[in-house]
Amino acid sequence: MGHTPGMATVPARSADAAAAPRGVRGRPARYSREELLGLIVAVFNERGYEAASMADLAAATGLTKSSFYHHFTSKEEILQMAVDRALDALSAALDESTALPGTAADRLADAIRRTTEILIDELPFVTVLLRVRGNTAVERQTLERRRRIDARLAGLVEEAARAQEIRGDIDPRMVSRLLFGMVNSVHEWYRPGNRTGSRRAIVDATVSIALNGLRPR
Amino acid sequence: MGHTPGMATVPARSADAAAAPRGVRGRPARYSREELLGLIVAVFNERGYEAASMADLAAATGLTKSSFYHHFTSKEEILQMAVDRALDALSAALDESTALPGTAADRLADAIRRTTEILIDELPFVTVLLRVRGNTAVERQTLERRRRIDARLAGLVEEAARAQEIRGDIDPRMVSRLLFGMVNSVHEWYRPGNRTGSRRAIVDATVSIALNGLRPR
DNA sequence: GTCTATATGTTGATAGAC
DNA sequence: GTCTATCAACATATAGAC
Repeated sequence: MGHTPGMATVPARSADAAAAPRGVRGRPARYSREELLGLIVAVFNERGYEAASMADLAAATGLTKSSFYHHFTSKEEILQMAVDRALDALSAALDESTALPGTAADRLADAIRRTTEILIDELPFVTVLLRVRGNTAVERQTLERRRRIDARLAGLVEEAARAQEIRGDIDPRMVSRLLFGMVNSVHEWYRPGNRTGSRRAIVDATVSIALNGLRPR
Repeated sequence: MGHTPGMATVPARSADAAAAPRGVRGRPARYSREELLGLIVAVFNERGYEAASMADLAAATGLTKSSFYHHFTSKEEILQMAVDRALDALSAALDESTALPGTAADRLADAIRRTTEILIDELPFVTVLLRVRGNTAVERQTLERRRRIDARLAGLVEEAARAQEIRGDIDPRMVSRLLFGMVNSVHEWYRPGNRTGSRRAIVDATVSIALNGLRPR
């Protein structure tokens, strides 16, 4: 066991969505898809993607269901936007780690660090990503993109093991799974406002525990 | 990122449920709730609890929806049975670790070992447990039981830190979350028949990486 | 761009015959 | 203990007025 996931709190706007800023002629103000997406993703993470109805999502934005459909054509399209944002960020971070000079172990440590940072900075979107199962076409395509990232991470581990910069007694793929399983688990308990540890403390902790384990300093 | 979850394969019986062993007078054979539960939980894990309809569950057992309702009164009752099985196993394992003589670090290592073993041995049930969100009363009660277990595990870490048997430079609660986040992540990729590593290899790996990290031996 | 109203299907759960 | 038939509630999505 680890930390028990609590329920994320939906941002303030949804509670008083009816009191949202209004444009001319009493009409609700217009929002970009990006702005709406943030409100929607909060509902996904609170209720679960499957359990969140389009009515729930519309209510969170302060729109009626129909107006909501004017901005998004389907629930799956919204999922696509959310996971793409997370996947793009993770891919970009991995690109940077891979391009780093120095030892293979340095690149691996950097990947652990950057991945943890993305997890924290893009928490709601990464959370949606990590919960995708594979029931629909969009979900399966999402899993495929994730697998490619996982394979690249496993490659970094293997490279470091081959250079004997890290231990070589455990299958690199298993090492990679366990390490990034630890990193990903941060999404289950990290909440921005909390005193569960600052961003800096969490990032340092994942890197240091990955490298040194529980050994006394 | 870590390992991308694949879709669990529903056991053979569900595919040819119509060809299941039959009792007298052409009627399907009777199954105990325990037997049925195994078939059901496989569907929960493939489709997700929310997405799995009672029709899906009934089909997996080879029963009609109505006959199915003769065995289980509601979907939530089934969830309760599944998570209880996982929680009971985890609690019992933790009891044993806590009762162990020796150092606090020994007890912690034992808890990591035993928790990993339960994860593997009770994989389908633990998987259901780890995905519970908190939308209904049963789910919230489940999260509460999980929290109690998490708190006990964090207690083991703190005890070892206070005895200076493990590093003391990171908040024990964060250490506990990361460690058991790593352990729990096994459920995302371990599949019984696979060559992703034997039970023994996985258990040794979680314990050893927790204790030593990536350091070369 | 928003709204009310509604089409169309699926959901969890039940009634009652055999 | 199984079945067929059915329910009310709710799902995603659309039509058309303003």
